[in-house]
Amino acid sequence: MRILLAEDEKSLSRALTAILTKNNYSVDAVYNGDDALSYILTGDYDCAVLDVMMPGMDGFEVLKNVRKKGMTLPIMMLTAKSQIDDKVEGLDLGANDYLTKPFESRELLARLRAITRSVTPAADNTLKYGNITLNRANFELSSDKGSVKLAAKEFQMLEYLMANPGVLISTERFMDKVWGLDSDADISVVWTNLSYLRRRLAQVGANVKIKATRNAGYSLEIEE
Amino acid sequence: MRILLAEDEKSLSRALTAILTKNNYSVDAVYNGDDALSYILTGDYDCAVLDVMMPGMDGFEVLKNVRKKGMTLPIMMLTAKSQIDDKVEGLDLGANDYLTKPFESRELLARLRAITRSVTPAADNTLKYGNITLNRANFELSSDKGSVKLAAKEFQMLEYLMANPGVLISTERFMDKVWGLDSDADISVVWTNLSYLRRRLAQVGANVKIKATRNAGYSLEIEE
DNA sequence: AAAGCGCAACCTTAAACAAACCTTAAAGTC
DNA sequence: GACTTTAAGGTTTGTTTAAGGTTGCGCTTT
Repeated sequence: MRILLAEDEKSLSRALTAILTKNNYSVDAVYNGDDALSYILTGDYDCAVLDVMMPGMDGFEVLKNVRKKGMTLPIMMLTAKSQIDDKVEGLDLGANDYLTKPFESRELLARLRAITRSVTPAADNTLKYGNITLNRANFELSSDKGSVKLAAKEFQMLEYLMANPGVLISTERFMDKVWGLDSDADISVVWTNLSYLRRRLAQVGANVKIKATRNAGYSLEIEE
Repeated sequence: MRILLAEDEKSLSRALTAILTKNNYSVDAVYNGDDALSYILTGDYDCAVLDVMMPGMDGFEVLKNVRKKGMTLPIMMLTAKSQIDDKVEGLDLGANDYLTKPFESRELLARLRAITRSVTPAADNTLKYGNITLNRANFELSSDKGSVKLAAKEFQMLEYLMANPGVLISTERFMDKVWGLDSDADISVVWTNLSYLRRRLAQVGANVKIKATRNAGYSLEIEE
């Protein structure tokens, strides 16, 4: 699950990033409203957490602009003030939830799960393609012949491939979706992890292949 | 909602077509597996209903081939036999639902609503012209006679041609659109890749031609 | 105005190249 | 100790270059 965090208070941002990352969110952090807006508009995120008070464009402005573009991703607002007026304004503008600082990380996580439930339908938490099943709850890849636990990067790559079966995904897109827009890792990490992922697929006797199309990308295909 | 119905028993086919049409589906009916497959592969349908027992390719074969292409449209299987084995096979191959003849039309309609609930009458990701279809998701060029994967440059050239059918595209325009304004490749790359593209078109038995008009450009045209 | 000529535009194939991709190992990180 | 990234070497293949052929337009000549 990809999440954008916009919080200008650096120490809080760092703490939240750590908590969210530990809970299997893939986090990109920005520190002002203008960056928040342009990041969200890339369409790469499943949800966003916006501080209300930020330099430049404030959280409400960002929210308003995102909704104006017709984007429906769930958005949670954070504020230091507990004033009712703010809540009303935020929710009217299309925020999905509202949290008042200070808050417990447990509560943040619970509320995030709630508003993102419709993004990842909790009912069916698995992806299937060919003879393989990917369990989103425990990163387990299984088939009729066996199963293995995937590493985080392997999981995210396969999850994206299985969510778009047969569709070409470019190396750059993998970088954006799995590593994040601001990652400065070398592009070869994609190739390395794809290699590991292919080994995992072979381990469970999968009948699906990750096929490369030069200068275009990768796609999941069922073998012969 | 566009639906493809493949049922070789003519009287049943007519009855189902009438029922579905009355319920606001736009129905195309075919009477054998081979036609079913090539119709579905055009990407024009939001869902499909396949009889299992058909002349030529049976329903399972069609299903298997459709999923192999990575298409995810919901598919309902129909069978005269009520055997468990068939159901298991069908569902393993990627069928979304299964209905045993005889059945009530009310039940068919209810199940269709269920499996198509998540379908957003999808933005069509294909381009069509003459008897060929270009799938933007996986760079596949197909016709009723076969299909091939295109290389990146071939794909981009054909995509541009098909997006502007019958319109003259100059060599320079191809350079700009496909290779980019700052490319320093020789202009003959366009000719070379056009040549390759023509070969691909011949491979799939296309009835469209890339016609050259001297000192003007190229255009897609349907043969005679 | 028909025939002949030359040249530039276009076509095709083959071969060379370099970027894209794959894999493994080792180093770094948590 | 498991995971991720970097590094390095090898392989593949789409793309480009190069080279030779064909076509058709415009010009000259008759």
